[in-house]
Amino acid sequence: MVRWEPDSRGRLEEAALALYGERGFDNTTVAEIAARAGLTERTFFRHFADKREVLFWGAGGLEALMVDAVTSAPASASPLDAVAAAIEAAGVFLQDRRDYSRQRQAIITASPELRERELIKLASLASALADTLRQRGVEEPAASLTAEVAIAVFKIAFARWVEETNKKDLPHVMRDSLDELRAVTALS
Amino acid sequence: MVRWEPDSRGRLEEAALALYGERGFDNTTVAEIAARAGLTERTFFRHFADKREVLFWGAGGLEALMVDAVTSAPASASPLDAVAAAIEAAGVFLQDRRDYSRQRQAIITASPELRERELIKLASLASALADTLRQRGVEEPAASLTAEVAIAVFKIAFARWVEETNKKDLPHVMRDSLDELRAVTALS
DNA sequence: AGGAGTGATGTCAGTTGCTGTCATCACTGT
DNA sequence: ACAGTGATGACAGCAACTGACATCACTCCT
Repeated sequence: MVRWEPDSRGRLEEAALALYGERGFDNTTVAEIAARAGLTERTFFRHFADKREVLFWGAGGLEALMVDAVTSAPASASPLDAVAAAIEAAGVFLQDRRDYSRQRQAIITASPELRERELIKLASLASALADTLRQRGVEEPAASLTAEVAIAVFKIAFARWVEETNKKDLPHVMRDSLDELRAVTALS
Repeated sequence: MVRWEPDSRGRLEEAALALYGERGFDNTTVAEIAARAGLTERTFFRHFADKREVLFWGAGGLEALMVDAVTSAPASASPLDAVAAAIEAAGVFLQDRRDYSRQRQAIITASPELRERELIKLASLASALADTLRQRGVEEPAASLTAEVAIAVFKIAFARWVEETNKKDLPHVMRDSLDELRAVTALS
């Protein structure tokens, strides 16, 4: 007889996503999430640092993907081209998880606390991209600026893709947004 | 005999800044802040929505300043020029409050929770700037992109100014960062 | 085979952020 | 004088989060 069902972390993630979606983040207690996953509140906090983190645990994969894209961009590519590759890769990744991404984003958008957490995750992503650019020999402040700009394009393209159902696919929106950025910042 | 000392909100702000600086955000309780201000915990939460907000209450002034700068930019100015004026105005404003800005920033940087709050304030600022640009006739997504880019420049310039004591003044760093941004995003 | 860990979980008590509700009472206007 | 009014206090309570200790299927070593 097995002592515990496997994958308690995954069960907690599922339970949290369902409950946050049904009743909202504020109206869901950690005890309820744990009960739905067949666990206790204390165990929830062993897997996730806090009530919000359960929604962001998978974000590490996206960060790795984008960092890899920058690392493997050709040496001849400009910093902006390198992060463009990262944005493109993220677009493909999220397009493949369209329904999940939209469901999760609806939950986050509905809660200021979750939006805060999302923003700090994006800031950490920007920081990782800046580090990677620096390893490619990009100096400061160009590295940080390029990384922040990449995140800005990512954010705006993602927001547009989420709100407009069934139009262009995400990589396409990402490219359009990047072009728009170049136009907006062009020397006048 | 007056029933209460005046300016309880200001006293709470002062007490919080001092205690967060001395013992750190995490090691300070709201009850301690209130006691130092000669008030009760309950009164603290009547003035500030939560324990973090006490550090950000003054931020509305900066937002108004920057929005005004965009509004009053000449009609002929490009979107990027308009937000450049906003950044410049913010630089002057913060340069005048150098010591306070640095003390406050040290506290924020030391606490992930406070960094989250700072990021959502900056996001709200970006949103306000985007609205203002739209009122000038700038279309989406150019308005949002320009606003986000402005915040990116602001963040990076401010960070550099805070960490390097006694070098260039903030408006100068702001201008340099904006120039660097233009270089980085220039069509290749 | 058996005994000593090991690690994921449960239990429980405690702190703290935050909220709702009602009482207090100097001040204000009539 | 007298009825508000508004900022504050007092108090009870919920929920997020933490530390300490117990449990016990599983694993590894001899």
